[in-house]
Amino acid sequence: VGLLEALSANEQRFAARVDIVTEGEPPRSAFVLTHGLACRYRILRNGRRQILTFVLPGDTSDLNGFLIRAMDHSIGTLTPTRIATSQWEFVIDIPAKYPRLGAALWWSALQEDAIQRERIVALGRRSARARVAYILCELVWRQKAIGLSEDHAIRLPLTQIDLGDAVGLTPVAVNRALQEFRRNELITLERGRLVLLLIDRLMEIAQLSQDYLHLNGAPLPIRRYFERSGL
Amino acid sequence: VGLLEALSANEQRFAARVDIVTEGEPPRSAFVLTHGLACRYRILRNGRRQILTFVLPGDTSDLNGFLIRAMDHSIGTLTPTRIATSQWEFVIDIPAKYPRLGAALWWSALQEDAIQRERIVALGRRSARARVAYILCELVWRQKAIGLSEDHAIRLPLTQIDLGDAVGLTPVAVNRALQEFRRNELITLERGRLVLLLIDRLMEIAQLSQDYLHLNGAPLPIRRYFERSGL
DNA sequence: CGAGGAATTGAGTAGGTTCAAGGCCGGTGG
DNA sequence: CCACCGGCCTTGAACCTACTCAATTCCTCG
Repeated sequence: VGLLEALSANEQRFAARVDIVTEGEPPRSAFVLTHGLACRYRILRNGRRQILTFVLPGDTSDLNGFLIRAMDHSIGTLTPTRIATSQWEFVIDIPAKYPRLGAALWWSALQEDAIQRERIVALGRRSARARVAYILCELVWRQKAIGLSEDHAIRLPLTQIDLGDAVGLTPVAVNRALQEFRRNELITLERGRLVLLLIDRLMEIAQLSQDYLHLNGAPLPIRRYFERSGL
Repeated sequence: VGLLEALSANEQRFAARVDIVTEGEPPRSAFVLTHGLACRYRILRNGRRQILTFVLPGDTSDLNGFLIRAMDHSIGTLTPTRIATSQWEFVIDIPAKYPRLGAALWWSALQEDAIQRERIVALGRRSARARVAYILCELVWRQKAIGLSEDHAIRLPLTQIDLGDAVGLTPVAVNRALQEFRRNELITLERGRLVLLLIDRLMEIAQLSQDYLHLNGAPLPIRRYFERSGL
């Protein structure tokens, strides 16, 4: 639609385990992640890390960065990643010029909010097992939503350390939870491939409601808007 | 500005400890909280509660509710509260018709995001003491930002249960942290009045950075937009 | 084939939960 | 005006989950 060319023109590539944006610096531009996997995270003084959210293809970032002086967290890649950057002047006009895309972005922001709320609940009130089950469900769910997975199998290029940093656990606790899930044949996880064998059971453990991401009634995922023109 | 009359016209009052919006139901309308204190929360199956965020005067809610089928959390009052409701059709036009107010809302959304991130970090990686120190700082900070407090003293109409539900602790753990702060003369807290005696020390315990809410360089708080016309 | 990070497992510890009891305070009704 | 009542605060003690420390094995990559 013209928009998409503008975006894909400015595509940047990043290696795995590299920072896209660094805490303390002013954000450089808005972007959409088009390929790969990244995460927003923060490093604490004692060296510990907390992963705030995962950034999947189709997710946008810093759309409103022009309002901010300095990032309060970093964004780093987990796998080789591509992003399409775009000027803020451009972003600001989106709702007016491309109402459908604007609505999709609006929606997307809503969904991210919902994810963050769920994370708060998980970290605040759930056991280690529940947290691990939860994060696995989230990842699978989101990948399915953007068409990166049929059935309930996904690529999981995360270490147990990463998973722990996402849900506030040590790798040891994550490992024990995973082992338990394997023993009970709830999941399979080998060489970066995760399969949820008994999702219902896992969601019960995670105490997730069926529709926690408001996925029902969602407009087309943003990614589709790009795919349509072959990006 | 015309806008404000429209809003204040629809003011609703709520008693303390009452739900404004209930999980599972579709949101009714957008609103701004004008007086009082509320919180977004969720009740889990085991009966536990997690408070997601506190809603202070000037905070908005459900601006985009028209996109959602059912709320994934409730909003309840903590003190007697007043809200100014408004139709979504109206909200949608704000950025176009009232750009300055639109910018303020945009900003406000950013800030809420920052608060949520901070919460995630606190719940994921910090000790009980740090979490309690953190939530006290947040509350004081935010009240100061909207002009509800000079110095570092605020009204704190929350029980220790509420505080615990906000930071994922039991009331017992909250109590012990508070006692310790009192012993060390970091705070004073009696009959709903909280005073932070040594903020620097508390922020250090909470591991908060000086500028965690991006309060530097913020445009006028939203509340000011209302106050200007005497709401 | 060697090296380094990740996964796995065990043992001991600690921070927070759970359970429980007593005191305080504010609100209500007589 | 005062007594009663219920919820909150406070504190102690036992328990438990997840952390810490550590050693071994496994994978993957160069």
